[in-house]
Amino acid sequence: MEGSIEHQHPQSAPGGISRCASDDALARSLAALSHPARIRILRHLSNVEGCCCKDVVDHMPLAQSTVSQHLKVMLEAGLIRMKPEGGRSCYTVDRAALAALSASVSGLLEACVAGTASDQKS
Amino acid sequence: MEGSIEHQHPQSAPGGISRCASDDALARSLAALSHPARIRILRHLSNVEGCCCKDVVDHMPLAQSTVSQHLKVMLEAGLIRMKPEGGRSCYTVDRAALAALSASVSGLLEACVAGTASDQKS
DNA sequence: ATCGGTCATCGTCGATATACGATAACCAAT
DNA sequence: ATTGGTTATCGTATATCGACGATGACCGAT
Repeated sequence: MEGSIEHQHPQSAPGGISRCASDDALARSLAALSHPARIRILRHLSNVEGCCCKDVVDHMPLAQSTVSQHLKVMLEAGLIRMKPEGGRSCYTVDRAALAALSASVSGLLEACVAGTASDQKS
Repeated sequence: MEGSIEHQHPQSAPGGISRCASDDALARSLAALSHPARIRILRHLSNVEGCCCKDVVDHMPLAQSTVSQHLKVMLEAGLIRMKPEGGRSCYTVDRAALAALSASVSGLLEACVAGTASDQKS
């Protein structure tokens, strides 16, 4: 019943650009981005150049625990980074990861637009 | 803490919050794309320049009903189009929509990379 | 009219997502 | 040590997702 789509080890590439090579990885990154609250949080983080959880909470109509969860989702997806700072946590966007994701998404979509989307399975 | 917070308002508020509409739309499009099976289906559709549901099923380890549901998700998100064709349904990628989505995602992510992601008021 | 092929939908089931409040931990300052 | 502020996590409740099989509808060919 399971099995579903093949799932190869991402095997982190050395260069770093092809971080979102497989469909699974790309889907995961997109899932981390496909929530309006997380999009807003990402925007806010990029604006203020790093801030703590409460800062985000003060800018959103969500509970602290909810914001913390959204941050965790993006953190685990590698979209943002976290650095403990005294009693707080300083969150910053991972610009390299965002740039790589942007390239991956554009690559996929533009290839589909052009009709040159090869079935690069695995 | 804020007292009562409206968590879900189906937009349409005259002077209400309009900044959520864009994020919501983008999040919805991304959600339609954030599944490995749908990414693969989209690639296949773009390769063959339109095909029927069974064609997709034959290229994926999923049941026909499952593929049909994935197609429906992307259809309702506006990523693909459908045209009845005899006893089948001819699915094609909506290249304009994909190009627009690509631009939107790149716009968001590049703005975050550059730190110029304003909290879009308009 | 019947058959074969195709498709969308229904019902179901388990897993996941999303939201919240409550709680404990942690640090800085008193 | 106690207080106050911040954060992560737990537990819970609800909603949605993702998959499947079964079913009925639809069309073309027999």
